Amino acid sequence: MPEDTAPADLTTMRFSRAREAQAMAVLEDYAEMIDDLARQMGEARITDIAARMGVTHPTATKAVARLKREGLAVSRPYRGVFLTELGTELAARVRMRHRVVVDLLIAVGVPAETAEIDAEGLEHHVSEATLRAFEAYLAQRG
Amino acid sequence: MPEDTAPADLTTMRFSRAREAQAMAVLEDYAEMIDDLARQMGEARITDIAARMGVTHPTATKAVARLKREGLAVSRPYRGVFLTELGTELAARVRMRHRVVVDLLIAVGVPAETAEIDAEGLEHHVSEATLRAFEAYLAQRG
DNA sequence: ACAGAAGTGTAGCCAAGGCTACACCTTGCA
DNA sequence: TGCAAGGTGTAGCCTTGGCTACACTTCTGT
Repeated sequence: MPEDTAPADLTTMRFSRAREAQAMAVLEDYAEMIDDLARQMGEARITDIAARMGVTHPTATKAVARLKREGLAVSRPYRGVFLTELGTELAARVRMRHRVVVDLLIAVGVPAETAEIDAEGLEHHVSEATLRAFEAYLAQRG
Repeated sequence: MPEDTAPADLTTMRFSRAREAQAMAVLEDYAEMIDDLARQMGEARITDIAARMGVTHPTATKAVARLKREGLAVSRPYRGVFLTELGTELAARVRMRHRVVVDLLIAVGVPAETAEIDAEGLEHHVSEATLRAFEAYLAQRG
């Protein structure tokens, strides 16, 4: 067995982490989207969420069901979706992280439009430690 | 309807892109892993692939089946898995991109270990344009 | 006020990527 | 050499996140 190159356990852990991050990604995206819609329109409607996410409304309904299950949102039939305090906090963290990631990409020379697009996928895999490093870099470069 | 903030179509496109990238991620990870194992041990065995990826062997078998379906790998029952030319090219691109992403993270101040962990998830969402920007940044920075 | 339009819920399908359990093939060693 | 151990295949289950089709509710405008 080749324990020669690099501890297989560490490699394994990296992949596990990436899979966990992916599981959170949908929750994060929806929470942020609902928060956006609430700010812009007073409430988040299923149809609007679906349209913005680029999915059909049953898909959005399922995602919202999961948010509710996780205690991040509440809703009543045929009424809008609202974030709980927990959900609002998550949305705030996600929004902040998104901005930092976009800013960092731009700072190292990525075109603004590309930065926005790539950040959407990237951000979910940026750990706290990396986020702090990004902030420090941006501050110092200022 | 609030078409006021930002074209909803662009937002939608960002999420679609992120979902597409995610669909490729597993293929990319397995291709690179198989390539690694082939270099280190001469061939990639299902059990070794599974162990490195941190999954059970049936999960690895399914992933390999998908690689074969996509023309990226070949295998015969009870024998190792081998990448096709296409698969090898993919693995090379993935490896190169991984290295660039890790280097960039380190360059902006992310601790090396953290950079390795985060890169595993991040890399799949780094577009060609962003990758070129990263390379340019690293080259210029020396 | 009520009918049609628009929005929402729900059922049921699919593929992917996890898992466990179990069957089968290969290999190595006593 | 033959059998136990270990590697591999396969069946079947779960969840997630897509979808379409269809039923039902709400809203709107004449």
